Amino acid sequence: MIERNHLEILRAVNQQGSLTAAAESLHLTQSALSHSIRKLEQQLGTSLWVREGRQLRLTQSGEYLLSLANRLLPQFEHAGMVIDQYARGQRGTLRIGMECHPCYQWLLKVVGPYLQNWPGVDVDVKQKFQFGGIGALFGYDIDLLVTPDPLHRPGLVFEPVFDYEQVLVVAQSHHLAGREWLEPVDLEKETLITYPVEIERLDIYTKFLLPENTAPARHKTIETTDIMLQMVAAGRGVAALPRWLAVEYSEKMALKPIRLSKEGIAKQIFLGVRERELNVDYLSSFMAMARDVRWR
Amino acid sequence: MIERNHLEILRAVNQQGSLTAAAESLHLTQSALSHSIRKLEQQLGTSLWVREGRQLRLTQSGEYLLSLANRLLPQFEHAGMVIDQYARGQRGTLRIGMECHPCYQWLLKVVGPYLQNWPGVDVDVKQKFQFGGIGALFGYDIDLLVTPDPLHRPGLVFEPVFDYEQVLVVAQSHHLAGREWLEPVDLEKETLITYPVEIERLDIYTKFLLPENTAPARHKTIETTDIMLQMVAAGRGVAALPRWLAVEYSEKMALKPIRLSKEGIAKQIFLGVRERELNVDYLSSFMAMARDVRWR
DNA sequence: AACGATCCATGAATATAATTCACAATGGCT
DNA sequence: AGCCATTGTGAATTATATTCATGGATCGTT
Repeated sequence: MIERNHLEILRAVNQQGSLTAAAESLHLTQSALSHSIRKLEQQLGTSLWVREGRQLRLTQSGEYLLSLANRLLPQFEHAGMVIDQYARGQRGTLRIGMECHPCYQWLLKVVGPYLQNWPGVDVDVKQKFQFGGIGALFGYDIDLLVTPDPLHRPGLVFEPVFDYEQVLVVAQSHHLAGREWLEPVDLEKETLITYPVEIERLDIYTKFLLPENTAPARHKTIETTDIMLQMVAAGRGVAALPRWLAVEYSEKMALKPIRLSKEGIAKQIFLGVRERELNVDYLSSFMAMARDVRWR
Repeated sequence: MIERNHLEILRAVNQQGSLTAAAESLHLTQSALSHSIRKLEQQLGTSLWVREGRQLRLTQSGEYLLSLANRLLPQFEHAGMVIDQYARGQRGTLRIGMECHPCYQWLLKVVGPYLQNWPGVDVDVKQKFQFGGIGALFGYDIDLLVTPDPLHRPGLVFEPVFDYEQVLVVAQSHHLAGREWLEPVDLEKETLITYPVEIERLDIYTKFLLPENTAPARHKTIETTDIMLQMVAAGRGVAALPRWLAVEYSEKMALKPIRLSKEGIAKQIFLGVRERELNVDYLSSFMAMARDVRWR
C-alpha cells in the first residue's frame, strides 16, 4: 500500500538530491530513511531509484510515484489546513433557520458584518422545515434557529437577541392613521394582510384579535414584505409588523405605525442552538454580533 | 497529519454505517478502529462524528474529510495498480535509440507486433545522441540501442538480432545492373548517395572503398531512405543499403541490388541494453521478438 | 595511490505506535 | 427489567519505525 509518507519520501529525496539531506528535511536519521526506502521498494516489488555510485536516479516507477506525490501531497496539505480551521471554529457553514418572516430584514443586518469577520464561514438561510424549526435543529438540518417562539428542550439553548414591538402599519392617509393605539374592534372593517402562515403563528390573531373574538373584514396573504407594504401604502389593507421594520420602510413609503392595544404587543427574537455547539467560535460569535446590532 | 488510512476509515465507516462493520471491512477489530478514531480526532482537534445514541453522524469536518477520501483514495488505488504493472515489467516506456539509418525500416516491423503484445508499454525512438548511443544507454536516455557496432563495456550487453548483407543498389537501367558483384574501382565514376553521417560509420567506405584507397566520383547525402531510392531509381546515383531493404523497395521501383566484393559485406544488427535490466520483461520480450522477425 | 570526506547500507537495540484482549458502558427493543 | 448489538476503555501484546554504531563504496584531492 502506498502511504502518504512514501510520497513524502519521494518528494524530499527529489528536492534535496540525496538521502542524507532528505532525511534531514524529514526530521529523520539517514538510517531510518534508508530502512524505509528499502522496505517500500520491497513492498512495491520494484526499485524506485538506481544507485549509480553516489548518485540516485529515479526509475520509471520512481518517476511515476514522484508525479503522484507532486499531485497528492499538496491536497493533503491543503486539507490539513482546512481541517485545522474547522477545528478552531474558523470555518464552516452556518446554516440558519428562520421561523419568522420579518426577521429576515433583521438577519440581513447581522449577516453582512458577520461575513466580513468570518471569511472562512459560509452562511446558508433556510425557511422551510418538515418538522418545524426545532426539529431541524435536532436533525442537524440547521445550526441556528431564528424564532420568536423558543421551545425549551434538553440539548437546545435559546437566547433572546432582540426586543421589538409588533404594531399595525397603515397608510398615512388611512382613517386610523391619527390614532395613538387601536382596539381589536377597530379592525373589523379592515383588510388585513399577513404572511402566508398558520393563524396560530400570527401574533395579531393570537394576542390581539382572537382573545376578543374579533376578525378583520378580509384577510389576504402576501409572501414578501416589500409588496405587502406597497399594498398598505396604497390603502389596500393594513399589516402587522415589527415597529422597527415599519419605521425603516416609512422613509420610502407613506406609512404609519400604530400601537396595538393600549400596552402594545411586545415581542422578542430568540436564537436557538444545540447546547453542545455553544462553544463553537463561529456560532457563538454570530450570537454575540446578533445581540449587539444597534437600531438607530 | 492526515494519513491514507485515516481516509480509509472515513470511507469505510461511511460505507458500512457502523464502526463494527467498518472495522470488519478494514480487517481490524472494532477496538482497534475505535482507538484509531479517537486518536485521529484528538490529533485533528475536532470530532469527525457526533454520536447520537448508536447513530453516527458526520460533522462538517467529517464531511470534508470524507469528500477528500472519495477524491484521493481512488488515485492511490489506481497508482498501486500502475506501480504493480511497472514492477511486473508490464508497463513502462521503452526508449529505443537508433544508430543505423536503415534499421528504422526493420524496427518498424518489430514495433508493430510488440505494441500489440504489451499494451502497457509505450515505445519511443530517438536518433540523435550527444555522447553516442553507448553514452545514451549509460546515461539512461534510452533503454535499448539498435546498432551495427556493438561496443562491449561492463554493465552493457549486446546481442545480435539480425544478419543481412550490405549491397549496392542501382537502377535497373544502370550500366552496372547486370553485374554479379562489384569491385571498388567500379564506383570511381559513380555518384554515391548516403545518409548524412560521418564516413567512419559508412560500411561502404570503411569495408570497401577505403581499404583500396578508392572513392566515388561524387558523394551526396540524403536524409530519408525513400528519397534516396527515388534518386537511385532515376539513375541519379547509387546507394549502399541492406539487401532486404533493396528487395522490399524493388517491388515499387526499378532497382537492382548488387553484391559488394566477391564475398559480399556481411552485417549484423545488435541490440544493446543495460545488463541490470536484462530481466525486465518488456525489454527482454522486445529482444526476443526482434530475433524472431522473419523475412520472406 | 593513498587519504579524507561524504554518502548509503546494514544489523542489533530501542522506542514508538498499532492492535488485540477482556470487559465496561450505552442505547434501543421487547 | 432484561437482552442484544454497538461503542468505549485500559492493560498487555505485537508490529513497526527509528536510532545507534558501524562498514563499505565512491569521489575528489594531494
